[in-house]
Amino acid sequence: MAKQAATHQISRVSRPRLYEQLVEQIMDFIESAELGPGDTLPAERELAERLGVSRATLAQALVALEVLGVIDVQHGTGAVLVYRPNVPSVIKGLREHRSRLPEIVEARSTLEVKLAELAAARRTEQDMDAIDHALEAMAAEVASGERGARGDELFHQAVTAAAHSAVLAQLMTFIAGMVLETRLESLGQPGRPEQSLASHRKIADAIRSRDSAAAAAAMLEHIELVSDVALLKNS
Amino acid sequence: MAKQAATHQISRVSRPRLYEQLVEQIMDFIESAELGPGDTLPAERELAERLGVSRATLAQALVALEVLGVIDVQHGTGAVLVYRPNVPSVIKGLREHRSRLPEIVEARSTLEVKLAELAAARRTEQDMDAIDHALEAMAAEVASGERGARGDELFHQAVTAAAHSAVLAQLMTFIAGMVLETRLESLGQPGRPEQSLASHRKIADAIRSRDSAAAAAAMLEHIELVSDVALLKNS
DNA sequence: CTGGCTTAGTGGCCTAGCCTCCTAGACTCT
DNA sequence: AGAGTCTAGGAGGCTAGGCCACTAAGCCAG
Repeated sequence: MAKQAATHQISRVSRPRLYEQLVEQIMDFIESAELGPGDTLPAERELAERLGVSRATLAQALVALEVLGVIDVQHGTGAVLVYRPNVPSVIKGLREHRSRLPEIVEARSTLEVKLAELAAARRTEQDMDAIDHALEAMAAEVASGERGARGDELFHQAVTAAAHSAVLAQLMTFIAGMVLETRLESLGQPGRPEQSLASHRKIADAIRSRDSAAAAAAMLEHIELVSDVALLKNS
Repeated sequence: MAKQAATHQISRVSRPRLYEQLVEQIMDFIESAELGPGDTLPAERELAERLGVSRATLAQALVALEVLGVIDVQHGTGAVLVYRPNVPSVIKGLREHRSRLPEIVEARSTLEVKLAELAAARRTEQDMDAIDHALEAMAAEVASGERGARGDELFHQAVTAAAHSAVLAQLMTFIAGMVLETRLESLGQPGRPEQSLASHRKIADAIRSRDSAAAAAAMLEHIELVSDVALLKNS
């Protein structure tokens, strides 16, 4: 039936975990009780009872909060709030991957524009070859009616490599999974692969002529194209 | 009841928690067993026994790994490595490559400039309060002859929070440790704390007046100041 | 007042067990 | 055969209760 099956995979729907719920509840509690940095949460036993869960589960929630940097659990003393502003708002939304799309685009845009700029300045001939190779691969895919997803990914990897910044590259890797979703989705729309290929060429040309500003501009344009500008424009 | 106690910052040195140790061990295991994205960890019961801990404690470690984005625990299936290449090695790699100051500065600059820009556009009054509070804290530190490191960190955290982008915030967290080193180092030089405080004020003012471009420019200037421009220029 | 002791309260971790969920393979029906 | 259904076992989710280690505060002797 579904030839489009690939588009709807990933994203395991709902995996309700008690500790996640507890994290939210505890955050709400912190806010409503107007607890500030240095204050301590109620004792585990009491908190567990009040929330209607076992200590073991509460312990998981506390670990999560600790990893998130919200609290600092001290043996014999209790869980004290870490001195840091506005953490709750930062953490919210980490849960639902769905609603993160705009932010993902944002992060991707930030990183890739910088990468394109650096690539123009630092590329070697080998880097250029890799970029051209990716372009050819994508052109071949598009010509045969495919979405060109593989060539697309290759291209961005080649540009990332050409920027010669291990740290930025690692950050890209970090959000790679999320970016992939965005990319596949937009490439699926008719006409998009051709447009995308064209803007790839524009980026490549700017990098070829070592024009940092043009490369950055072209990349920005490209990302806005494939990401549905509406998502970015509302801010 | 100690009025001065607050300034001293507590910082309990050693708080050995079993789950933290387990996180390390599991990461090592993933690497040594050459597990990749999609592979699943051994069953909880087996893993617990092999590591010599109870399931409850192991569960805490798994929660931590999940929050860190390394694994995805699925009910009935197991803990599968997240679809994202080399997360363990990415994290490790970043820890080891601390010597790459220029690249770190580069990454920080990229992210924080964007964050400042977004903060100017999206800040709430609460965000602004947090930023101002951080400025005051830093001013107090500097006035008393300290480096102002805590206020500095607070400030950047407040700006990050004001940008309201969980994904970018996550990326900042990712490189936070390295950034901290950079920052502390430069703040140690005479005269720097005052300069740094001044440029913080400039950033804050731009954010206050919702001027994205000015905020971005001020942040860029600030980072170049505290990072010793020479580090950037040589490339 | 000082220092040591006691004690109550807190988190750390464990054992044991039952529940729900997922999946592969056996077992049907066509 | 092929396709749908059922089922057993293994996986994680969570609970209950218990013991130990640590911390802080109060007490008591010096």
